[in-house]
Amino acid sequence: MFPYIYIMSTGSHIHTLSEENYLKVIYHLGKDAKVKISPTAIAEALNNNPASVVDMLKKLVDKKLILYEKTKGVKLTDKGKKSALLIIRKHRLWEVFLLEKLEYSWDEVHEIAEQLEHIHNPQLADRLDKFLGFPQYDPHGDPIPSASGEMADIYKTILSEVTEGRTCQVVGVKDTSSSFLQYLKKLDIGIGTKITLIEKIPFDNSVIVSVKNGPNTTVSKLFADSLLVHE
Amino acid sequence: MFPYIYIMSTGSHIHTLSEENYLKVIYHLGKDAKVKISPTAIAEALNNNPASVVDMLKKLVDKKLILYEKTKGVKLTDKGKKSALLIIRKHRLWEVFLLEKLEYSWDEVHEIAEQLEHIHNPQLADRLDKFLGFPQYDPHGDPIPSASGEMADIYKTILSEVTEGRTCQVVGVKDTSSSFLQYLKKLDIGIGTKITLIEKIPFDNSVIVSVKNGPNTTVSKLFADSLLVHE
DNA sequence: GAATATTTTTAGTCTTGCCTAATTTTGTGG
DNA sequence: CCACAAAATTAGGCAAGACTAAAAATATTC
Ligand SMILES: [Mn+2]
Ligand SMILES: [Mn+2]
Ligand SMILES: [Mn+2]
Ligand SMILES: [Mn+2]
Repeated sequence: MFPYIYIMSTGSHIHTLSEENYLKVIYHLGKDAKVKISPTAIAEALNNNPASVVDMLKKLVDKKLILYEKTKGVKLTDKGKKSALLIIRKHRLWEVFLLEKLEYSWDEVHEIAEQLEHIHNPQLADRLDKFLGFPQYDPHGDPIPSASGEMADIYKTILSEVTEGRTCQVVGVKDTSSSFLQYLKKLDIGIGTKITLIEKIPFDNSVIVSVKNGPNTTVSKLFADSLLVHE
Repeated sequence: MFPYIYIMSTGSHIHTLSEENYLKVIYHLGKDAKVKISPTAIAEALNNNPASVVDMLKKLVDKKLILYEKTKGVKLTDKGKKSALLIIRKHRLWEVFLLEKLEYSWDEVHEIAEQLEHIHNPQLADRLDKFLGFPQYDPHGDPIPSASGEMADIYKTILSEVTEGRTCQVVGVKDTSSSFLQYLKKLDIGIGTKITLIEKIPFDNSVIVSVKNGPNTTVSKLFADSLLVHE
């Protein structure tokens, strides 16, 4: 009556919730730098035990999702990387959904997306993507991988670093306090909003901007330091 | 880094995925009739084994979600019923979302909602409800429980049973074939669409209707038998 | 290069949720 | 009430995914 039936589309395999979380963590650790991805590092990220990690690494090797050579550390196979990117894609798309459609705030969306990223359906990510208007960045300014698994580099900086005269696009926030978020709402600034940096005032480092090509507004240095943008 | 942290709101407890599926099945079995809800019946609904069911029933009794007296069968406590209704509420709201916003068809939504119903967040159901415009019925014509756990009775009938001159509202479909669904789309009929039954033609039982108070259209008996409505 | 510190791996358990097989309880027809 | 069938329960196990403690392998340091 209520069995879970998954129809596998070509090449797409279903992994357990736990496996998916490992793949995602391994992907993120690999992005950071060329640091060796060790059981200890993974355990730290997953908030569990190195011994548990070793157990799971064996399973992931068997399933050809990772390569693991002792002393060389862990590396995702193409298959593993593809799976990881789909999970990240779903995570970030759901975050946009929660923020834009369900009016959650920037700091609430992550925890719920942590659950939603594990919903399986062949068309789900693409339909959600379309419904949201193909957003490029999630509410924290991180790029959303494309359907084919490509992910834009992160060029985000803070508003105060933008060159005078240039227009940038809001990709996220550094501060998630409700006072900041409310101020953003008041200024009609959200993800994707275009802001032109008119002038920087040397006296107190405040910044004159134009939101959506509207009238000039002055914002504080604190404000300009808290807004993540993409030139 | 990626732990699941749930903030429990007053009185709301988090159950495991398995527990939730048991609660939902027990609720549905209890609705049907005053048949005794036995381990065997539950096992059949969950497509598992009576011995497994007995194990779980003990846990549910411990957690005060059900009452279980041998020979009398299983009954949800108020706490258990409340949890079951929230799961059903989420299930049906997500089905509406998938149909209306992500353009899934009537027969695809159930399987995905089976997963989505288990996403936990104190405000999620209510925000989704608001976003969807407080729908009263899911795509299969079943009523959506309110935030407080009340659920309308099902008064749905087929369009062909509606009295001449009366207006009804579409609550679901009996046929989920794509040919039927495409025809519905062509006629601009969806969930909640108001249809007035103008006249029944005795010759071939076809029916003249007005969709959204628009011009009269004639539909076949087969069509009128396949559309679930609520007078 | 030996001694020590750190990391990784193994070994042995635990819990959850399921299973099969065996046993007990309950229900029914005569 | 007795015999038999059906349903419920118990007993014993298994796989996944976690844990602790101990052993083995690597890295560091003097
Ligand atoms: Mn996130
Ligand atoms: Mn996750
Ligand atoms: Mn359903
Ligand atoms: Mn379910």
